[in-house]
Amino acid sequence: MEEQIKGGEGLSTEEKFKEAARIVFTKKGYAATKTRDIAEQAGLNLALLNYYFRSKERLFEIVMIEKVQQLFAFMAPVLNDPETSLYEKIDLIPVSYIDMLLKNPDLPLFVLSEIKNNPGRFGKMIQANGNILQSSFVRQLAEKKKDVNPIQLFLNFIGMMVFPFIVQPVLQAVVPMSEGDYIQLLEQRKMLIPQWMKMMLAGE
Amino acid sequence: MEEQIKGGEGLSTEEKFKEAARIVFTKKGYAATKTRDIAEQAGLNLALLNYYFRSKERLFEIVMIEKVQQLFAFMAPVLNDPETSLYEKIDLIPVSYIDMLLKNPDLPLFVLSEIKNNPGRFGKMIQANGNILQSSFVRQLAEKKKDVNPIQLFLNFIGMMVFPFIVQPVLQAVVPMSEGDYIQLLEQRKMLIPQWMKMMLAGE
DNA sequence: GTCTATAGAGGGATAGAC
DNA sequence: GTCTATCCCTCTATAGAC
Repeated sequence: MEEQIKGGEGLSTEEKFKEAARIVFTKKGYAATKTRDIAEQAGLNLALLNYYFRSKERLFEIVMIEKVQQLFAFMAPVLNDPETSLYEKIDLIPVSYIDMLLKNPDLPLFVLSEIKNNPGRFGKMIQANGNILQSSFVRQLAEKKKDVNPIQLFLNFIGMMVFPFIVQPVLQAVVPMSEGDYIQLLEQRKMLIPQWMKMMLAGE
Repeated sequence: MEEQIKGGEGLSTEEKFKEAARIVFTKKGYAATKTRDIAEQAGLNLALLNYYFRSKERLFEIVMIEKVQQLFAFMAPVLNDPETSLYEKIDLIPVSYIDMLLKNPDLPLFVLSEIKNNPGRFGKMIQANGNILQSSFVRQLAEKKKDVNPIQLFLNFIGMMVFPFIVQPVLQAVVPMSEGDYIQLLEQRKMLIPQWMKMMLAGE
């Protein structure tokens, strides 16, 4: 019975601030973001930001927890599922993960930059997602390819999905590419990454 | 006969500021860097920074030009050399590029973040390195593997070298790893990346 | 060229009316 | 809960003595 479903777009004031903060923080990073930017993006009064969240810092932390979850925990259930085979994981993950990243293209660079600026603080958030070394996926990698450190292959797998988003601005400066071309490139990767991974696992 | 070779460490005052700016900007990014940080890092008076460089913005631009060159132009001569074969390029580049990144681990995340924050401004710097699409390397890729967009393979090649540096803080939070283990991982990649690239080029 | 002192703007946060 | 007004500190940049 609270005010959760009122206001211009059916969002509570608090939720409007959070949504604005997600947009502005993700786009500009913590240091370059002004609380006035967030209030303006939300269409709300600046003083209300402190009323609801007490400080820029605390609002940022709320957003970061969400974003770290989104980036890291998204694929955790699949990686840890002992029921699916290695190849099933390799086939399935790129489709859903690239789709998620297409909807959140700024997410990886934002999260990785902020973690670098404050490793101690956000390192714990990542560890909360369970030990990747003991995940089903990494164990299956080690079993399948005994002569290569599974971390190496894991890095390649994640990197092939994430790296194109990190270099997007550079790629579009270097290679004349429309927005559609870029999306097409990413869509192709959903099929190509599983193929490449299988080649790396089969290689002599 | 100027003062180029004087001062505590044989550097001119101007060069001390530049060196300090390289360190602080690269570590914290433009927005989070304070001119006081740079002056302190340089062991010099703050007012001198403006005397020599007029503004934080202009000092930053000087550093950025260097860093963009370092990240992008470093491999351009090899990529464009029509004398070396595709496989020679694939064998040689990871060794020197990973060595360079080991000496400048913060470089990729710094440059890519700042470009994202200001694509228009720094896009021109990148384009100055010549059209990668017409480079010898990309033409050789297209020739060798006609059924895959060479940009896809180029992205993999660069990503396999650069991505580990971008996720370093995350990797060390997720996987208990000493500094030595991490360097060992990167050293192995010098050999592994050429192998992986050849598998991707050979695959049916 | 190098310093101290300070101007001046920006931005996070709060007081207090409604 | 929401607003206006404003505090106050931080940070960039400059003035002016040496």
